[in-house]
Amino acid sequence: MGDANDDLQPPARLRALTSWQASRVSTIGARMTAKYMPLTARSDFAVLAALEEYGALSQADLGRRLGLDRNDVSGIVTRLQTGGHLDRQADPDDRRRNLVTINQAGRRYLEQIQRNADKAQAELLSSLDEDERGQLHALLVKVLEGHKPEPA
Amino acid sequence: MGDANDDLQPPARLRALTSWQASRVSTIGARMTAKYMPLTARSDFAVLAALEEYGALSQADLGRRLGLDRNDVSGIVTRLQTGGHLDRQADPDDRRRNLVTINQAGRRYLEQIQRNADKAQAELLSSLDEDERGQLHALLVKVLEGHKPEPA
DNA sequence: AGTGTTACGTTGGGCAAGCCAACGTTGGAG
DNA sequence: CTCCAACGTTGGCTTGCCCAACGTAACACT
Repeated sequence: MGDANDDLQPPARLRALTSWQASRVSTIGARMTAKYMPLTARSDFAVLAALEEYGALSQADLGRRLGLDRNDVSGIVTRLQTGGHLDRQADPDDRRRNLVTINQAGRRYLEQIQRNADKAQAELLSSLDEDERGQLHALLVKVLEGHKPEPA
Repeated sequence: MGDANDDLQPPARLRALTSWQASRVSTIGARMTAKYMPLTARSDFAVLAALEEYGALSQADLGRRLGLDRNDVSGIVTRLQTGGHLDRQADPDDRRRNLVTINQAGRRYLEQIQRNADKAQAELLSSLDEDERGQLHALLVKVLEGHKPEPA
């Protein structure tokens, strides 16, 4: 009978913090994600999506686009290269740079992650209707526009 | 002239993921927070706010309210106890439980964190007006209502 | 020319958060 | 009395974010 006891609310001071709410939404999103794929697929997705949309990029540019540190980009790109999802070559015009390019296997992998991410997203936002999802998206975009995408 | 070059946008696939947006907002919030206090103050704030609003709680109840694992609660409570911000005693009615209570120093500490959190919050949401902040808050609440606050 | 500055990629490490597994203790239900 | 569930604790793993240092390469300056 009474399983209606599950109404434990977080304290009001916490509920009032947008930063805490965002963090909560983020980790719940991570949980949904983990149901469909390993968590590392999230960084893979970010990098591959950038390469697919913008073409060949240096690792530093990748970091700037995605808000990631250079060292973290280095690790992700190495993982993706090991998995055969992208190509890395020295830039002939500037030999300091690594030109990173997505390849065919990478595109397939990207589409696969996209499908799983869509499923996770649907679960995360299940309590919102279409209009509300759009509003939430627009508001988050606006918050992020107020801050440089840079790492640190 | 053109310093307008700072318009590096993240890829559309990423911008479309609410989970990624929330994560981004969360870490930017963490950066704002770090300008005013050590990051650990965030967990302190959560625990103290719960104790202040709901009175004496067991650590397990704290975890359920806040969406934290028991082991993490254990560490936070120990830290707060060491700092003299709360009292921990065995529950006489159920000696498995630790009854945790906020004390006077804890309340002062809580108010101090609250002030800093408000400053960080203002910076985080600087690009939204009052109406928009309210809408964003309401939408995030609605998303979270669709998911149990429990840890995992 | 040579010099200094800057950007790049790499490595290593620290820290916070979330999660899982195990243990001993205690309470309650059968 | 026995079995099961909840509690608190410890230890460990992973991701994400961040800082510092190194060697290489491009660039500016004089």
